[in-house]
Amino acid sequence: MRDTRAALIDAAIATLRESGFAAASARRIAAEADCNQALVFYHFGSVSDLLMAALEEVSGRRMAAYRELLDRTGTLGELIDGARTVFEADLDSGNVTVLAEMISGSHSVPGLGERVSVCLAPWRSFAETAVRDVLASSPFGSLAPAGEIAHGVVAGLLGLEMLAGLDGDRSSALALFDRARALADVLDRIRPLTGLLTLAPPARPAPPAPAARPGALCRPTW
Amino acid sequence: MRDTRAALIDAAIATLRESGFAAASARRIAAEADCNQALVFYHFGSVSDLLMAALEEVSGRRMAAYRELLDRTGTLGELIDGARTVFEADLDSGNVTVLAEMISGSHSVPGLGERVSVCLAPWRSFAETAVRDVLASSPFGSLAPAGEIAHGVVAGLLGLEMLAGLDGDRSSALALFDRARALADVLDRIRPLTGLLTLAPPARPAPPAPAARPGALCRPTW
DNA sequence: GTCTATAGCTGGATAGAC
DNA sequence: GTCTATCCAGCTATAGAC
Repeated sequence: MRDTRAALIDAAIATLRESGFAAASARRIAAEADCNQALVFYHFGSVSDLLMAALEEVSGRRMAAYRELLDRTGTLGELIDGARTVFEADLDSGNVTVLAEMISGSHSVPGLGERVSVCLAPWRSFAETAVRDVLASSPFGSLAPAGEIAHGVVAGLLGLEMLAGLDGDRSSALALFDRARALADVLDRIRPLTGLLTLAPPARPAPPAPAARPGALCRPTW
Repeated sequence: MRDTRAALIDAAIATLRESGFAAASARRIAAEADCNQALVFYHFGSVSDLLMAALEEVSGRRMAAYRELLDRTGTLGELIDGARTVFEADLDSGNVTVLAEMISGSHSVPGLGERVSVCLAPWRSFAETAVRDVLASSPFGSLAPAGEIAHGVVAGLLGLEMLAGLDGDRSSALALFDRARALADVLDRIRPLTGLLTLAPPARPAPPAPAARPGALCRPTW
């Protein structure tokens, strides 16, 4: 029955979100889904496979929702507003908690890391598209390739959500979004200065530089 | 014996780093430390308490190493170089992996979240000090309070390290640091334009704004 | 497709010898 | 402080009735 599969996936998502990877056992998930423990293995083969299915489901839900947002981002400021909306919605729904649990949980199950990594690709390419759109219509396109910035955006959202999930305080993160919004408004206003902002592209700029005590910065003792 | 305590803490760190929270059982840690499983409970009372001791140990090691770095950060560029050094050293040592495992693992153990949160405070205040030093000697001090930026820095490092740990690719993150370094060099050069960059401080700037379809951005359907 | 029952294992935690 | 031995709970996974 298709209902049972779906119920198990929903229960897996709920369990990952509320109790974490370490507590996401077949028994606990089945209880959450009000069905028998053996059905986990009948429908998915193993607990890990069920958890991966849950992650893919979450990934799909996010993609659908994000694509709506993508249509609306024109300026840098709008992109940041979009990111803020995404951030809050993800916190409410627990989607990123599920991702974070799977990322760190994948250290405990051989081979799971690669599968999670594959599942993350659409999120990155979504962010990349959004960033590229904004860069194209702004004078800051030369700052960095969209792929690099997108990696930073995904990492930043992940980190912010983990911290917010830890102590329940989302205001620190929201304040950052508001600052970024204000900064973006300024940047959108100083386009004429573009020439100043063309940077030499890749490659490490210089050796560790201000070597007062040479080598001291290179290999710390921890 | 003090040696056993230390050995167990080291083994707990190694286990968290290599096999994750879900696999960090008393038996496995004791095996890693070449000692008896019952000693975990004799010395620490419970597995969670041992894991917390491990996190505190890691936290302490990082503080010591970071404080050295702090003495050397003067300009924005130097701060970013410092962050880059920290990032690589943490990846090599696995320190942030331990933190990430404990953050997500804390969802599985009642009360653990608060303890991890407390343990995170020094990291944030370290970042805040570093940021404040740089802001004070730059024209961008008015962009945002150091505490807000520090929160973003900690979140960014956490997210970047989780992604790097997932697929073993640290080059995406390093490229970002190099971009940031180049940007910082430019910013250090355009101090005269300071006036342009004074922003209205707190408070959300405006309602969701470009409401082509009003309300569509506010409550996505996932 | 769903259930019960169970094998076989690993987990946290304790008691008690040394 | 360290070890052995042990209790019992919970886990994955499978076999087999329905």
